[in-house]
Amino acid sequence: MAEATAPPTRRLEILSAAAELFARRGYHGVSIGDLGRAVGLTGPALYRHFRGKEALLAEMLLDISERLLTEGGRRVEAAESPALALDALLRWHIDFALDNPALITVHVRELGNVPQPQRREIRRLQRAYAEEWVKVLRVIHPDAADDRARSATHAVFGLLNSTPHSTGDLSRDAMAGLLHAMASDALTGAFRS
Amino acid sequence: MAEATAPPTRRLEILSAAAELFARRGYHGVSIGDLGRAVGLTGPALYRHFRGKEALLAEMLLDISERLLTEGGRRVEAAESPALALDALLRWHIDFALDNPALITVHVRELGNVPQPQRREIRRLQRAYAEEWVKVLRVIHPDAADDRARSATHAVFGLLNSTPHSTGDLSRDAMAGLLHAMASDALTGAFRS
DNA sequence: GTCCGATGTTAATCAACGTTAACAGCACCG
DNA sequence: CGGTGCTGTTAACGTTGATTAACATCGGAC
Repeated sequence: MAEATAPPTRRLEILSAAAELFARRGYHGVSIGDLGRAVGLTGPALYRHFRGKEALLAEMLLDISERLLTEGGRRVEAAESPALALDALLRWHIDFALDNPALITVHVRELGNVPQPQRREIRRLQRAYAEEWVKVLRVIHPDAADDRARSATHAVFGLLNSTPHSTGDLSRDAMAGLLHAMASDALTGAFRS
Repeated sequence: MAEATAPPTRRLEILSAAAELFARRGYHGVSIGDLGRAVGLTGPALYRHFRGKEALLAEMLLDISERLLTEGGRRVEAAESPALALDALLRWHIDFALDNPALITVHVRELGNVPQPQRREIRRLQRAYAEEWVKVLRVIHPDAADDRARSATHAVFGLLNSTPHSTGDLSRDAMAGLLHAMASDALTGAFRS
């Protein structure tokens, strides 16, 4: 019974619904039953697609981390100057955050609920992504300390990732422009002697 | 039995331990038993001090919101110019975040777990605190749109509240200076035509 | 046409957790 | 002293929730 044909997008459909629910109510605030219901199934049906709830979360965070890192790296390599590389990182992160607010929220909040084998891998990817930023910043500001560049990077992440909590007052483009301006200026401020 | 005399600080002791645990593992990731153990008691003992787990969280968030708002308001009133008022808000928020990283984390993440009568009150206080910032920004930048000031404020909160995730590379003072510089510049960038 | 793997369903299992009950010691007040 | 709150403890209760078992359907390969 159920749907005529189960499309191969079922996994993605579940992941997408899960992201939305996890962002809104938190990982532990969402049951397997809720998750199933969100895609028109019963709870246990999810075990046909994922090993369990933790595995689902792990896959979600892993995917986000990989997307951030690989696309970020790609854009840095394609940039023609360090300043443009930084700009590319900024635009990439802003676009991602504005297009996937739920993913960003989960990515920031729920790492602690991923079990250990995969948790480390996700952290590794997150760190590598941050290092992408640090690397560019260090070229632009050669005599700045590493610590400072790293802390500044995390602060900018905090600024950019705050989008989901800003209850959409501005249009998407206005918000993108605002975030870009603020983050750019924050980064120059971070390295003013 | 137990302690010779139960000091009246017991409630505060519990709240403090709870903040630490909630920040690290999330509200649902901490059991009543964990909470008790953290202060050398068993789980059910907590019911001598709080109505329940939700009430404990509610009290914690209520206290944070009130402290942010009243002290923020106080400093704005004491300031001799709008620019100094903004500076005072910045310093106040930075000090609070650096001195209470766990509280900031919980304040940002766990509002959704507070039951409805008190949830609304906390939101009201949070909004009022944000409006304190918006009000000052609107004096400094009279022809900026309200929306923009509000979004900029939330973005700066995101920047400042990111401290807990920045794994203490810098000293407290260096971090305070960095955050101040970045937030200041971000705010001027937010209103550049 | 039949068989099989993929995808669901409902019913059962098992652990964890919030909360309440019943009971005990201690300090302090008359 | 004798009680009376206050603050603990352990044991019991009831719910919720993740996971698994047993069973059904359907579409496509042969």
